[in-house]
Amino acid sequence: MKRYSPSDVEPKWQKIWSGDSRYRAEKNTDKPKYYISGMFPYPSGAGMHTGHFFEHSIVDVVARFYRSQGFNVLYPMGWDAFGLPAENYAIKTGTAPADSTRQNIANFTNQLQRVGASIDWSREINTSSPEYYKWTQWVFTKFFERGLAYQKEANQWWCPIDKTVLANEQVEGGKCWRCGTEVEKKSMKQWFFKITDYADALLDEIPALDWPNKIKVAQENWIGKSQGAEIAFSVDGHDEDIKVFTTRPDTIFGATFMILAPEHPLVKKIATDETRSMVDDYVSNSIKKSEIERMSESKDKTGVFTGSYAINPATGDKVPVWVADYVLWGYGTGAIMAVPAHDERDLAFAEKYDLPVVSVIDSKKSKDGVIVNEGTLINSGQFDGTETFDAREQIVAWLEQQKVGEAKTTYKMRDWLISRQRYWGAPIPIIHCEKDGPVAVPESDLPVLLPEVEDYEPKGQSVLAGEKDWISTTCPKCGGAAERETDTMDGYACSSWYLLRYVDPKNQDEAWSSDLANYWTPIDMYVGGDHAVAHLLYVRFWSHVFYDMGLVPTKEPVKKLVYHGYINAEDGTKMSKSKGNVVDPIEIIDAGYGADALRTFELFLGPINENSQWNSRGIAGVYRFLNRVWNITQEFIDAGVGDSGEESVSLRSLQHSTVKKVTSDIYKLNFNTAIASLMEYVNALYKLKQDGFTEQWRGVIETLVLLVGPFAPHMAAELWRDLGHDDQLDFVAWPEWDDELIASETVTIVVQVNGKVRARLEVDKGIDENEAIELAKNEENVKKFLSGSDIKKTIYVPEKLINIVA
RNA sequence: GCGGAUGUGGUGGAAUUGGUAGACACGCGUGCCUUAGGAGCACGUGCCUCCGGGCGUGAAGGUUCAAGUCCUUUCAUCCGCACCA
Repeated sequence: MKRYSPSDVEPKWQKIWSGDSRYRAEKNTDKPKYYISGMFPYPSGAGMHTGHFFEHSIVDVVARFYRSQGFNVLYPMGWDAFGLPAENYAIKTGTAPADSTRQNIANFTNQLQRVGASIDWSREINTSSPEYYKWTQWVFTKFFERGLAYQKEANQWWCPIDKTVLANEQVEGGKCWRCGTEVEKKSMKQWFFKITDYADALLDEIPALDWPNKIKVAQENWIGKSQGAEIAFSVDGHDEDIKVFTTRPDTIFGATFMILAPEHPLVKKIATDETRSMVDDYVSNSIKKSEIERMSESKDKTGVFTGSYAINPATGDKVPVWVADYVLWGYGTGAIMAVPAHDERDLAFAEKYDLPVVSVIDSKKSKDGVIVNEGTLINSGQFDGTETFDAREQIVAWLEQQKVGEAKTTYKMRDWLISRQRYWGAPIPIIHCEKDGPVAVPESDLPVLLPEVEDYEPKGQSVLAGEKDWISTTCPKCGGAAERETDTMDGYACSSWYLLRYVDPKNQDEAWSSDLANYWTPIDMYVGGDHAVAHLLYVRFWSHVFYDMGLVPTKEPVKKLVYHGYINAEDGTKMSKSKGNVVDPIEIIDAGYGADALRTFELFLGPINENSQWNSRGIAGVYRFLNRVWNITQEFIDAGVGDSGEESVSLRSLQHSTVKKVTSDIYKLNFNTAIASLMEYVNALYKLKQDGFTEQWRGVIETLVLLVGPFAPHMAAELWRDLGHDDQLDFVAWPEWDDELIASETVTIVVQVNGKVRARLEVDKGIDENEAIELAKNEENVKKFLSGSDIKKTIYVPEKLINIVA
């Protein structure tokens, strides 16, 4: 009998698959389309890790499944090659980024082929190639034309190690997302994308997305919309007003002091001679303090009195103005009206500095004594007795009348800072002209090629600033001497539209044709395990803009998002090189298990959306299972069945119920249980084959091979051919099931006495209730437990359960 | 602090959504076969037990004929966000 040898079978089929065009997706109007992709990787020097393999196992199973379901499947692949990760790797190894990227891509490509991924390689893209970044730059110029790309001087996050500014989304807990260094603030003139223009649009679409809840919530929180009012407090003895933002204008009568953020420009103006030195000290201290320090001291509030007073427009009272760093300059107006009676933080501050507290809500305390800040207003002049909820509107209207306030909505989300002082990125396609200011490079002059440089180490200003020949150019508008922008774009810009480039990757004239975008988008399934906010928010933002430009058919680019967990090391901790607990998937394949076993095992470990734990023994179990599939198929082939034999009803029912279970499990992405039911199927077949093979077994075995196909495609392809088929497995329709054939003639009814199982009845289907209950009562064990007591009640669930209550 | 999730055998995990808890696999045990192997095959394996049965899904209550599943309270762990006025 032919033995199972993955090291022979797998390379053989991989060669066949890469040698023809079977996985190429063409626009084919006969079949419904299915567009699926993983998040494209940045080609690191370490090669693919278990996470990449896991992701592609998921994507490939789904791709193969939908392909055999009759869908026109697009499963593309590309490289997130521009950006910090790739550049840092190049610097570390002393290789030019272009060279290291090329090598790493070759390595990744080879490794992906070894998983057996059914990728359409004809659509391969690389964000660092001029053919690609030409269009990234084109998008930039379109954003610029629409006023969505602009420059401003501002205090920005700065990573002192990577020597570049970072977007808010790239600062994680006060540290650089790449190197973990504490970030600083630095004032620079930078380019931004105006994502805040789309805050509401992005927010509004979230509920309808078929995305994991936690990511939807994370995005909502990130956008952070809050509605309230902006109110002006005049400063006693000064011309200027302090504008505050509050979500609780109804509490304005309780505003007993005010606080300015240290960065607030009014601080210096309103400090009095007596307080000036203290205020200056405080301000310079807190600005110097790193964000980390400010965060870690979060509970201990500090501040100083400015010496000036503001007038509460509601009460007319003079209230002291303080400066304190618990008020953030970056949110709202950088100033607040403090209502200590109804805000925990303000209360803490008031208690510390002995400031007045005036309660303005007669709140009903909840049962555990916690004050609920809703109720009826008190101490609020003409608004006394109004419910807080209604008072919000009424007070804002009243303030509007007096022209001291208005309804206002704010967002936590800031504009997306996209310029980087780094080499390895798409040059920002802008020309600075003394006469015309910043001018977009015309489409006909794109791409603005990234020049080759000798020294690409970050220097604290743009690396390209040293390329004098490259910089000097002429203004596209006036033709006069002008200079190129020297910053490059954030790598996230490149990855914000790559899913669209896949639909038309070779197009020289456009970023993509609308025709193809209309056909393929939105993406049906996007699979990843990283980027809860940044990438997934940017992709949505760009897509919304493209929609407004009439370039894509839907606002939302990703219909269904699948978020997988990590595969942790055997000890339950994260795999990491430093701990030396990394499992190299290629080593597992080479150890003799093969890619089929690896894929199947990773999916069998548990639900894909949860973290799971590698188990070196577990893969042997899956390998054993694949061997059993192989062996029973070969045994069947060797047996050379001739006579028809008798049709076995139970075998037929087993076959159909397995098809049903596996099919619905794959649709639900419950791969672990799909594989478990395939194992059950095989286990049952091993028992049944002891009666000998019949002609009926052909369908039984072929079904097995087809169902195993998405998980173990190499083995399935080999077995399918061994079974005597000329056609390739990839084009064979997925097996179907018939519910009628699943149903057996008998059912098992569980008999309970007082809710405890006491007997099981094997009865004919469609048995009538009274008959079933009679049978149940006559069971020895049931009689025993009833032992003469009166039957109070009998519950009957047809063909399932009887519960006798005594 | 706020938000999201998760707690089931020695282990990873099932359970058709209120109806046989522990599928499937790992591990372990017994036997067969092979003089080899991290091989194969078969059977067993939640806990306790006086072998009648009893107890069991983080803990404690509740609803129900019936609860892993629903309600209330509570504990633990993991992951986001974090002074957002």
